[in-house]
Amino acid sequence: MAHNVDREVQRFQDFLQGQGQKLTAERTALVREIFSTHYHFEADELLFKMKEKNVKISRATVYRTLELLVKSGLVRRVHLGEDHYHYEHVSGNSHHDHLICTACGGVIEFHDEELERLQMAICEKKKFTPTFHNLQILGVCDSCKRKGQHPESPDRVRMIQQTKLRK
Amino acid sequence: MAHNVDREVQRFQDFLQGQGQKLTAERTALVREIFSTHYHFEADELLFKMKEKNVKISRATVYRTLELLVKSGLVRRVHLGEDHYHYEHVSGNSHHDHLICTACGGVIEFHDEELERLQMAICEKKKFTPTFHNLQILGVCDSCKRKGQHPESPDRVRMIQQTKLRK
DNA sequence: CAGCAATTGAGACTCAGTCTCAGCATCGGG
DNA sequence: CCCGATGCTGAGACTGAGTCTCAATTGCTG
Repeated sequence: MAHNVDREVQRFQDFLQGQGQKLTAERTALVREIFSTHYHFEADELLFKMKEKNVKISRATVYRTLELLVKSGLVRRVHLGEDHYHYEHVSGNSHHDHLICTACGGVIEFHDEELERLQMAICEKKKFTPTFHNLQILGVCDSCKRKGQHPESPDRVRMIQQTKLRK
Repeated sequence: MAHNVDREVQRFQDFLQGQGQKLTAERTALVREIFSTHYHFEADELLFKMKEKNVKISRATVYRTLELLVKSGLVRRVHLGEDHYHYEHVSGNSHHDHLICTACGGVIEFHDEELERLQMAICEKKKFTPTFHNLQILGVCDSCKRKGQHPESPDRVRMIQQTKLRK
C-alpha cells in the first residue's frame, strides 16, 4: 500500500473518458494492483498476481489495459535486458534509467540531469528530435560483487529469471 | 563486400578452437554473410537471406551460430525498440549507441566519449561494476521531420516494420 | 577404417503477445 | 420498460521469435 492509489485511478478515468472509454471494474483492479504493489513487472506476472488474489481477469484484458495505461502515460514500457517487455508505473515522478545486475537480476534506478542534457546535445548535433529514451547498464551490483558472484555474460541475462509464472 | 571477411572468419575459428569446437561450412557461410552484407539484422532476416542464396541452413543453426558469435564478441545483440533482438557485427571498431526514428524505422549510430565517461561516473557512485550498456533514443530523424511525418507514439514503434520475412 | 565428439536439419515445443468472436453491461432514446 | 448502440470481457485460437530434441551426418584422430 504505502501509497494512495485513488489519484491514479482518477487520472486513468479522466484519460479513458476523454476517449469515450470506460473505467471498468477490471481496469480499476489492475490499476490498483499496479500502483499499490509492483514497481517493475511483466504482463504475465500481473496476470498471475490477479489470479492469485482470485480476481479473475483474462490475459487479453491485462494486455489491453496495459496498452491503455501506456497510452495514458501512467505506465511505461521498458526493456530490462531480457527479450520481452517489462512495465513500470509512473507516479508523476521523473524519468529514470536502470542499472541491471546480471548476477542477481536486481534493478537499480537512477536519474542524472547531466546525462539527460548530454543526450539532448547529441540529438541536436544529429538533427534528431527525441521523444523518449531507454538506457540500461548491465553489470554487477555491489552486494553481488562482495559475495563474489561472477557476472553472467550479457547475452545470458535473459536466462536469469527469479520468477517463472504463467500457471 | 567492401570488406575482407577472412579476418573475422579466422577470429571465429580461433575462438571455436579454444572451446574444442569446429568451424563448419555452415558457420563460415553465416559469418561471411554477416560481415559482408548486413549491419543491423534480425535472426530471421539472416535465415531468409541464406535461403534466398540457396545456402540451406536451418533455423536452429542460425540461432546457434549467432549465440556463438555473441560469445566470441564478433557480434553484439541489441535492442532497437522492438520486442525482439537485433544483431550487429562488431568489426573491431568501438562501441556505439542508437538513435531510432519512429517514423521511418531508420537507425543512426553515434558514439560519445563524454557520455561514456558520465555513465562510468554514475556507476561508480552506485558502486556498480558495468560490463555493457545499451542506449536507444527514440524520436524523429531530420528527413522525416521535414516530410512532416508525425511521430508514432513510442509504444507503437514495434509495429513499424519495413521488412516482414520468415519464409 | 573405426570410434567418437561435435554438428546438423526437421520439426515439435515454449512463451509473450495479439486477435477474434460471441456474450455481457451500460446508457440514452422512444 | 424495452431497444439498439457502443464498449468491454473471457476463452481460446493464433502468431512469431526463439529453444529444444533427436536421429542422422560430418569430420577428425588414432
